[in-house]
Amino acid sequence: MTNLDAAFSAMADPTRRAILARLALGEATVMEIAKPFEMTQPAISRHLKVLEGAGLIVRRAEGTRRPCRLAPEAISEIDRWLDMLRRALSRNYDRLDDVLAGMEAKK
Amino acid sequence: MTNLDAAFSAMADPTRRAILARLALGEATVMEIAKPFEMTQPAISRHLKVLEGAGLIVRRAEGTRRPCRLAPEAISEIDRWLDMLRRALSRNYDRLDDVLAGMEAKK
DNA sequence: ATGTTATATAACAGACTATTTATATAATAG
DNA sequence: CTATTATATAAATAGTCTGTTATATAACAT
Repeated sequence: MTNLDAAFSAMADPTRRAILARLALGEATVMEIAKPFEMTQPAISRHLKVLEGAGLIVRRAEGTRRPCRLAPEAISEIDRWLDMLRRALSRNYDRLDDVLAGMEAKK
Repeated sequence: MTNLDAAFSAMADPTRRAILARLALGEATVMEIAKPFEMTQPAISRHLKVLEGAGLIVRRAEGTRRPCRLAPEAISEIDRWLDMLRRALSRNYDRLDDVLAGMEAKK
């Protein structure tokens, strides 16, 4: 599994995106993260493991707590990939622009 | 399933990302897309269906062919979501900058 | 009409995922 | 030391994905 596989498939789950959104507000412990969800703690622990495995979050140990935060480099590889698509799309768009410009010119 | 669910999970598969990369070079028919893969045509057809369902590609009918291309609005929702994370990460980064600046100042 | 090409669909097997309950570990509080 | 709190792991289950083969449909060429 590449990092991209892991990162995209981690983000494909709404619970995990909600966790990321929560962490966007700042560090939180497993219990703090779990509270708003109608789901058991082990389920959340697993989601966190997936997010960590995908390099989207990092965790430190603080006594018995395990606070999580967004990983600094989280979305850089995803960004690079999406840039490729973005560029392709804007090339297509430019081409369309040319076509439209051509049509204008002919009028 | 939200669009984000569909889009991220579509992108989580390396075959599908390869298809998107191929389409970034321009429109292609199902057979053209399938050729480089060691996989049967029905498998590719399914991947295309997933990509279409996620709004990442569009198809038109041209006789018996079904040419595919990247959808113009493909990554906009994904972009909006990632922007949220990006902003959160850069806020954290700024905060770290402040901390480091503070440490400098004290010296 | 018939054979061929391009694509889609169906049925199935195997792998993977998300969740639950039950239990383990490990730090802390009393 | 014991009870409690925070978190992780395991086993079981249900559901979902990916791929295969076999088959259908639909346009095209002859």
